[in-house]
Amino acid sequence: MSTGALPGFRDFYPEQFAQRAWLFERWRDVARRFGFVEYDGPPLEPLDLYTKKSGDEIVGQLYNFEDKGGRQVALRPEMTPTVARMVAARANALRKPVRWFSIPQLFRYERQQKGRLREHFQLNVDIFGESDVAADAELLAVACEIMRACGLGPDDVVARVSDRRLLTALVRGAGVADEAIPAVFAAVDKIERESQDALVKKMTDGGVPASAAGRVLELVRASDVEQLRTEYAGDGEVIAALERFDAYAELLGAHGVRDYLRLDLTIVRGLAYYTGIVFELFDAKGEFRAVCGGGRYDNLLAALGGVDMPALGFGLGDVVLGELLKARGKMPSGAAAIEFWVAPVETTHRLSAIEVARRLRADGLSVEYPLKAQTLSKQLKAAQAAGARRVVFVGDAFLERGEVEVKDFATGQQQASTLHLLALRAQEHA
RNA sequence: GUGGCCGUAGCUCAAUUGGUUAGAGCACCGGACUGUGGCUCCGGGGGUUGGGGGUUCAAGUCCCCUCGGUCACCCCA
Repeated sequence: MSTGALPGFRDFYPEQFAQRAWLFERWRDVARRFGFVEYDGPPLEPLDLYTKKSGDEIVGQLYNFEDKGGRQVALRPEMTPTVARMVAARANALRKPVRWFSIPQLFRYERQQKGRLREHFQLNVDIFGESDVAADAELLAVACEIMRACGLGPDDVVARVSDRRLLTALVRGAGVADEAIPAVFAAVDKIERESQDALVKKMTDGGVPASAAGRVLELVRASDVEQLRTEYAGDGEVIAALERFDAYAELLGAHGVRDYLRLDLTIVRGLAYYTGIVFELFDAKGEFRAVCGGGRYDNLLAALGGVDMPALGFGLGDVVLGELLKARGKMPSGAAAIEFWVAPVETTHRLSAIEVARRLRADGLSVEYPLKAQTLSKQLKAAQAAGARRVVFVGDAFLERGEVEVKDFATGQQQASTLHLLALRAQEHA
């Protein structure tokens, strides 16, 4: 075997590149319709940008090295520290709320597995400077509309949503001390991967009373709004959190994406910095990893940049979404397609054919013609292979009257036309 | 970083279980069907059987190492 790309990295041949471009177009289109503007930052950052936030242990997951100037650097594994720095640097000058998005290529040094490579593209959508729950709803609406733009409806994708404040209130209400709450979060985060006994032990080791541990797991698994409302009727903190979720759901109804929504208190998100509503999008059949994840992290900018500003955002990678779309038959083939193949009828018409191609190209149409002398039979085959919709025959009629014959592959019909009419018709169909 | 499974042409797979020069379909290139595609037919290029070492008269096949793929664990931007 010849040496291919590095492990976990991808070559994008035109077919794959077309699919990637198709995805990016949908991401950008939806983000712009929601008023978000695009930014970017450096793909290479100082290593301590990540160790300050996540600790030294993440270095093992990073593509890091020492550059020729002796600096410790890393290929960016996530966009959040970069965007936090950028926003913090101009915190006072930026119009609030800040609505930004980016499509960075991110890197991690890990063994690859299904849905996780060492490199991927991730749409990042963030809102800074707004603490109202309407911002949370706006954010999830963007994610859901992107699913819809890719052909994935509420039957294909579910948005599992939780609120760390609600979970915290429930846990307190069950009699757990504040110091033990992180242990509860850690256990709930693993609820699908570990046994009941292991989860309970994890919590009791963290100072959670055994009775409360079992109760919390029950409540989280049920994730039933009405049950919580009746059982915690006297608990103001829980009721307030439930009311916030009601408002959130109502807003999503107005956004037209409520059918995607499902309260699911097992969603915690691994990162410690989330402070409010958190969510993950999954395929409805549960075959794949999370397609998208995010939430509110109101304290992060203060921690990273010293600027106190509420913030929320999500990341949506190209790998899992691409796998899901392919599995559901929603991903276009990526096959090349052009508008016209210009065919010189005889070799004496080659210069005329190039002139015809030039004029169609000037009208913005995609045009190919044979770069060597070929019989018409060959040209028609080549035209099909190139994905041409129509063939323009350039012969004596062009020299005499400026006319060409146009054959439409879809209908098989052929008729005489002038170049002007040809360009007009093609643009109408485009 | 740890473990399971798997590496034969660009792709999907054969090779009588250790036995001549590793084959086929698809794809690609060329040709025939003699001014109009899809079909059909003919031909061609393309492999250090991932790489290295070992056992053997003989290795794609058995053994070891290594690299890569894949799935899971760890972790989760």
